[in-house]
Amino acid sequence: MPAMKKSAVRGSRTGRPIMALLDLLGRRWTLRIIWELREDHALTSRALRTACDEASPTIMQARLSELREAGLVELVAGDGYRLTTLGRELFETFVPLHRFAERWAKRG
Amino acid sequence: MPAMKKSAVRGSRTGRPIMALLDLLGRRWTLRIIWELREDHALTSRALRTACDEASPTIMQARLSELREAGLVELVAGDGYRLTTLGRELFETFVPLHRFAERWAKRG
DNA sequence: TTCTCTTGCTACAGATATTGTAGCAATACG
DNA sequence: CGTATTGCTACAATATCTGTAGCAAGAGAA
Repeated sequence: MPAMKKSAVRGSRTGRPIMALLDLLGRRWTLRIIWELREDHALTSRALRTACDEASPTIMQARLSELREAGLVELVAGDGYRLTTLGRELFETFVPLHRFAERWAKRG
Repeated sequence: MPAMKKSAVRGSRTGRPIMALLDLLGRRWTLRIIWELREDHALTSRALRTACDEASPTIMQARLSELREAGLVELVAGDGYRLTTLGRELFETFVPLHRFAERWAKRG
């Protein structure tokens, strides 16, 4: 079953970019992949799988394809996957998230 | 002791809060729910479903339970669901995301 | 009371998405 | 030739999500 792929980003029909982005990021491993690529060096697909708790290659490839199509990740031949400039901008918005996570963990 | 329910937040075994948080947020509708609750007034479960493209009540309740357990959302009797103080702090980290989404939509 | 309306929430079956294992072709070394 | 690696895929078993239907409890109104 070839080519007819369903819309790469659900929710885009509303035409509101934030919805499309929230939908893209709200898929398993997507946020994690971006997080693991935060360092400036590229990671091979297998190194990335290892970093992501040995996520299955099937879904890993699916997420990587979506992220590449979204222009957030790129595959550099002979090097591996890395964030694009746009992807790095997105990651920057996660930095406060890290600090929040620490506070959140101490809740209760 | 109700028997061991499966961990409310996957990935928490690593002990790294950011992983647990990324896992929690990386579930369908979770990011969207937080986004829709951004206004200061509470939303009933049905208003929330409507806002979230008529998401099914099953998964909506599941996500709301997780978010309540995580201390990010609360149910105010006779009023509806709303972000907790902690949840609102989390939302604050999303604001740059909105601006990013606009730039991202113009990619290519 | 009973009749409505709403609330939060759940059951259930069919449809999707994800996992885990295995393996492919291409490339690069020896 | 072998033996590695790379990115990537097939396939079946699971887990998760969807859509429809409906529950019990509470608030008014009659």
